[in-house]
Amino acid sequence: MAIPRAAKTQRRTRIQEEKEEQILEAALDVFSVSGFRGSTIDQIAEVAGMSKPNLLYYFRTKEAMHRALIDRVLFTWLEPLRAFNAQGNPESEIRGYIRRKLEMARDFPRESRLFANEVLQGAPHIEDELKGPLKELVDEKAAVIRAWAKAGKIVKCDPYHLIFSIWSTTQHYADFDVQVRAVLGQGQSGEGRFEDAARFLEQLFVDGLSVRPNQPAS
Amino acid sequence: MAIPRAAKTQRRTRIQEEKEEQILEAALDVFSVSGFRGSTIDQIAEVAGMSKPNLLYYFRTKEAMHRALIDRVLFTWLEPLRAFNAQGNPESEIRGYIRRKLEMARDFPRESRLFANEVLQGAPHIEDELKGPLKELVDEKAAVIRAWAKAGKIVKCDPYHLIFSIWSTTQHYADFDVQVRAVLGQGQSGEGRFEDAARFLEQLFVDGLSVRPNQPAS
DNA sequence: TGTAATGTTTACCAGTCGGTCAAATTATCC
DNA sequence: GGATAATTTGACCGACTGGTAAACATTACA
Repeated sequence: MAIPRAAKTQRRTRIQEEKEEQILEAALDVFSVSGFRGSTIDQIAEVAGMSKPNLLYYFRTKEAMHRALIDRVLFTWLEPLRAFNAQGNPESEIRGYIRRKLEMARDFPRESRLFANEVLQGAPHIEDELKGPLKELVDEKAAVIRAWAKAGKIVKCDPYHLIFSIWSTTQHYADFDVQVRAVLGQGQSGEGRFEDAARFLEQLFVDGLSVRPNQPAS
Repeated sequence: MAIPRAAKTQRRTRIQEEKEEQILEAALDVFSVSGFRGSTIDQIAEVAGMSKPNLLYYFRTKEAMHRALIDRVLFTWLEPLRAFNAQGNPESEIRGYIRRKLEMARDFPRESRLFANEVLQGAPHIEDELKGPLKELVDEKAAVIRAWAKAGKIVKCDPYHLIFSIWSTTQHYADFDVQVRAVLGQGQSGEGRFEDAARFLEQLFVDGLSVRPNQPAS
C-alpha cells in the first residue's frame, strides 16, 4: 500500500518536488486562461504530460491544486508593493512601483490572469487573502503615501485609489492583452508596447495631461 | 409541428420578446460571473425561472445565447467612447469620458465583467469585434486626441495608451469590485467609493501627482 | 369555437466532469 | 538482490454537461 500523500510524509522526495512543480506549472497555464470553474483536471493533466490519477496522487482535489497555486504565486505577486519604500523619494518610489508592476505584467502575465480570473468571479477562493494580508499591506503603504501628501512631497490624493489606479493600468497589459493587441494592430503590438506604456504611465502619474504654461523647464 | 425558432419567424411574438429578454437577463447574470466555459445552461435556466429545453427553444445553443448577449451589450458599452466629441474642449471631453465610463462601471458592472471574462480568456468569441468595430472606433478617437496634442491643447502623449488607462482605471471598479471592497474595508466600501474614485481619477488625469510650485492658483 | 401555430415539459442521450480503486510498476535503502 | 515504500496506470463510478425527441399545453386568429 502507500498513500502517504505529500502532506503526510515528513520529507519530500525528489520526484515529489519535480512532479508538483510540473503540475503547478501546467495548472497555471490552464487556470489562468479558463478560471477555476472553466478548467478541468483532464486539461491540466494533459498539459502536465501525466495521467489524471497520477495528478490526483499529488493533489487530492482540483481545489487543492488551485489553493497551492494561489499560495505559491501570491507572495511573489505582492513583492513590488512590499518593496515600496517609506524612506525613499516619493516620486521615484511611485515611478519605481509602476515600472515594477509593468514588468510583472510583461513577464508574468499568467499569474496576473490567474488572480484576475479569480477576483472577477467573486474571489470565492481567496477572499481571506484579500481581506487579510493584502488589505494589511495596502493599509500600510497607503499610510506612507498619505504622510507624503501631508508633508507636501506629493499632491494630496486618496492613496487607496492611487494604488488601485496603478494596479489597473499596469495589469491591464497582462489581463487584457488580446484587446490591447487587437486595438494596436499588427504594427504596434510587438514587445515595444510595454515601453510605450511605461513612458505614457510615467507621464500620466507624474504630470497628468493638462498643459501647464508655468511649469519650469527641466 | 412547429420549431420555427425565433430566427425563422418573420415577426416576433410578444412571448418571444419577453422570454428572450428574460433569458438574456439571466445569461448576463451567469456569464458575467463564470465566463463562457464556466457557465452552464442549467444555471441560466434556473436564474431565468424556466426549464432548460424551454430555454433552448429560444436559443439553440449556449453559444447562440452568448453571441446574442454580446451583440446586444457591445453597442451600449461603446457609447461613452462614441460620445467623445472632437469639437469639444479637450480637457472637459476627457473628463466627461472618464465620468461616463465610471458611471457605467457603477451602473452596469455585469456588462463590464462579461467583457472582462471574455477578453481575459483570450476573447475566443469576440475577436472579430475587437479587431473590427472596436479598433476602428479607437483609431478614430485616437486621431482626435493626437490632433489636440499637436495643437498644444493637451500634453503630447500616446493616445492609445491614454484610452487604455481610462478603460482600465474605470472598469477596475466593476471588474475587481470584491477586491476594492476588501481593501477599503467595511467603512469605505459603500457607494461613496465611486465618488472618491471620480475625484481621484479627475485629479490624476488632469494634473498628475507631482507638486508644482509654479502652478497658477485657480 | 375550432384549429393551426406557438410554446412548454418530461424523459432521455452520449459525452465529460471530478474523483476512486486496486493492480502494476518503479525507486529506495538495507 | 530483495523487501518495502513510492509512484503510475487503466478501469471504473455517479453526477453533471449540452442538447434532442416527442408528447403535451397554450395562444392567436379566422
